[in-house]
Amino acid sequence: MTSKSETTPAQLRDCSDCPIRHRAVCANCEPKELTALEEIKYYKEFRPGDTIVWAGQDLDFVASVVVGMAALSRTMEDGRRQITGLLLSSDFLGRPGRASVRYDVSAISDVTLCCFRRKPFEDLVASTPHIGQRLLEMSMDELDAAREWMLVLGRKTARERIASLLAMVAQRDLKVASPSATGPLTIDLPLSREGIADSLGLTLVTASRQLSPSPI
Amino acid sequence: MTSKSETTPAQLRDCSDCPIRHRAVCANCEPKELTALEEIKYYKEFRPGDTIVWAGQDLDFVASVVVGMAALSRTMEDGRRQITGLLLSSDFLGRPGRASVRYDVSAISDVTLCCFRRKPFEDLVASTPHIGQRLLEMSMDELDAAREWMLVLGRKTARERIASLLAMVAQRDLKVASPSATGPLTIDLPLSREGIADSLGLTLVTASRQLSPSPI
DNA sequence: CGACATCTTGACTACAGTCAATACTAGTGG
DNA sequence: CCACTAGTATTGACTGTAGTCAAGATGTCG
Repeated sequence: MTSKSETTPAQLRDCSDCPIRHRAVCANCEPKELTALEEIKYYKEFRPGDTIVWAGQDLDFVASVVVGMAALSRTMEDGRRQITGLLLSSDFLGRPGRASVRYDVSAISDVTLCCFRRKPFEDLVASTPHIGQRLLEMSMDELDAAREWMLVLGRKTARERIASLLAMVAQRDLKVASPSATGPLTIDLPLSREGIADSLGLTLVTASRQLSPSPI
Repeated sequence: MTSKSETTPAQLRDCSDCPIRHRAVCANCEPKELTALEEIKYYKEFRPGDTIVWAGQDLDFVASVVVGMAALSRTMEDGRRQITGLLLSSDFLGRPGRASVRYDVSAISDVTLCCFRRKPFEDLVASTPHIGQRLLEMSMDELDAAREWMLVLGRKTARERIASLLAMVAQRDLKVASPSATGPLTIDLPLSREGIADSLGLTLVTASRQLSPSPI
């Protein structure tokens, strides 16, 4: 695990200023619950390419992604790799009740995590209602998204896969960013060609071809 | 929605006799919670091929699969279809807090569901701890399984996919059935060739070829 | 500028898809 | 009992999309 720094960015120390306050696992928390969370939280930052945890390792925290993009992935013994989930701003990492993770987690762009120490977080889930409820809601959203993605991986052509990825990222961004913007749509996709390929079950070369300005 | 019958099989009326009592959503319930569940439950049965709900429809209940196998699937406008999940004995169907489902659900074999009326079930989730906690645990298991499956769909060859499906079903069966049995392993897979193909992102023909006793 | 990583493009290959014929099975009715 | 049908499964021949291998282009940074 390679963490760049554990100093808290000044502007993030207070939950009330937090950009993901109303979308993350803490969204429905009452002031009292929020205070409890605030006491067990700390920030971690990662650079693009950093590994946050390796599959099989234990994670001594759970976390919300504050900013940036991270990937969950599995790699087979022979090197074939599949990204099985992208974590974007406000997404949750980790699983209360189980320390070990089943996939590699790595930073795609600069990532800031809002981490909660595992044990006290689990206690909070057990003793207060809103965190557990929000977590259930978020897991089920993730599950719906994962199943949607199975259609992409199982049935769509290379071109359709690229389109699906762009659409997915664009849609998630739109919900957050300026809902104005009538200009040309721009999508911030920090993934490399290899990352795109690994998300879509394609090879780097095929991903590149589909994105290149195909001659005619 | 085609339901064969809503008469309760005699041997199922009492939760204490239930074959999934300790694995389903009710696994951790205390006697009091179990009584509350018992009051809002009823059974439904389906025949192979029956549709339990269509994507987009509302489901006025949530349910545990008591026996049988059901499939969650999505179909594109042009007919391409992907099974995005298999529900086996003790698996949970539905989502508290949202009536509409995002995928078709259909019975593969004879299926018996233990249904809970939606609204009172949601109230129970909110007012008691163990159902919600178990539900969170089960959703996260499903999410892990879904991500595992993405590796199958994105990266494995036709042959490996077949192997993965057999292994997955066998493993789930083993946990339940006799942990003795040193004889030749038999797997009960009620899926048709088309069902296998739709689970694995293959065509019927390819699935059939991989299963046929390939001539050398 | 050179070194290194990433991306693009071309030529060829292979795995799975498509189309189509045939085999098998179960059910129905003469 | 056999003929007929309908649904499902197998097999063959051919095609096409994406994979592989490899060369060259582009970009970044010391």
